[in-house]
Amino acid sequence: MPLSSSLIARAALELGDRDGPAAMSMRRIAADLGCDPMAIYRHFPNREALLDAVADLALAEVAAPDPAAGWDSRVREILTSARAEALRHPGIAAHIASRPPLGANGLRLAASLNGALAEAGLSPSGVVHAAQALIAYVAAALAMANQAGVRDARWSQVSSAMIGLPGSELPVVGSVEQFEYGLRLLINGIRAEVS
Amino acid sequence: MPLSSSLIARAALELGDRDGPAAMSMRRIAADLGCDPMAIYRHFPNREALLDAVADLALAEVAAPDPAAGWDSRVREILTSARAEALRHPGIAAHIASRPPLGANGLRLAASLNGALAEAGLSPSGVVHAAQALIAYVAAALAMANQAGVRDARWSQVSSAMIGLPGSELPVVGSVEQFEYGLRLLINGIRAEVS
DNA sequence: ACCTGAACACCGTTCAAGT
DNA sequence: ACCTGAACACCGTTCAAGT
Repeated sequence: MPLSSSLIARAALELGDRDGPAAMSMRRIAADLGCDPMAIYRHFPNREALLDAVADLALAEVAAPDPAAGWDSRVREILTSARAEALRHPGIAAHIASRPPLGANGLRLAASLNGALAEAGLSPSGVVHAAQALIAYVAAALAMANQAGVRDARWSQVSSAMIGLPGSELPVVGSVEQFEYGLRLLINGIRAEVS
Repeated sequence: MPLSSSLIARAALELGDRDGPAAMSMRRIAADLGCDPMAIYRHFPNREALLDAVADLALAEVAAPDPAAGWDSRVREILTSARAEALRHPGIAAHIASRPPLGANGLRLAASLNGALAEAGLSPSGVVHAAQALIAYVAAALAMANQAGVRDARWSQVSSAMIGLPGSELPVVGSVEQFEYGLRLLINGIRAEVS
């Protein structure tokens, strides 16, 4: 079986799913494939390019939103699904967060998002601005969910000290609830923008 | 001059300002200080703890917002200033984005932000949710601004292809304008939440 | 007891040597 | 011409040896 870029990316994605982000090194991916590390460089110019491909692959199963739904629930669907898919792939989630992929799947999502925002009544440049704000927010929520184990402790301590809420009632940083709250704020904000 | 944790953090911040994030390794920081790399471990348990300290230091000069201003412009002031201060320190900006610091300065900012949000009329748990959404957004905007050189090309290509706008009129990813647009959406969203 | 630096177990990538 | 793997220039951190 000859190496190909999609075969490498696919193997790397699965390796990351199993062993986490620490496994996503050129050397370990090569070992997993049973090839020389340098063989990968025949298909990708460098590690970042490989990770970009893996990241885009991880978004392959993001569902297309119901076209009959309103623009706001379509936006919510796309972004919620993208977040969930990214979190299903722990090896590459951090990379998606730091560099939203613009491969075939990323482009499909961006087009879908732009369509919904245009339908909301935003101007063309408003669509671009709003899409970037939404993508930035999803990326950040992803980064937080990704290291939630570490951050929860820090943040609930801070929040409970400052707000006086019992820790158990605090939202988990990076939780779905927190994510959806911020998404609602942004969608409310877009609605205010066009009304 | 004996080593101390604040002396180390201060030197690391300046080194990063000069030589960028690649210079923020234990070995290079130690070389800059003229000490053994292991000497740093007598003051910080590991590299992440050192970077957390440096990150908090970078936020030292974020201005306290005018207390007479409305909650919305206070929120805007705090976050705009935090973003600007972080970007003034290229060595640590990416770390701030991935792990909003909770040292003395981070706590001061968080308290300030929470105060403004409480005044907006949010419930205690709404304050926590909204603060986290805002911090996540700033972190993401920071991450994008930080690698803007690379991303601009990717995104303007995509956006102009999909929206049909000339590339020159597109917002630069990670620009102040883009940042402020998203911030306005979130603040609009908060206003909608409490009305 | 304290401190140092050699050593360990890794990296991404270059490049010369082999086929 | 193609491919391999040794080598380069790094990492963060451990730990044994020195003072």
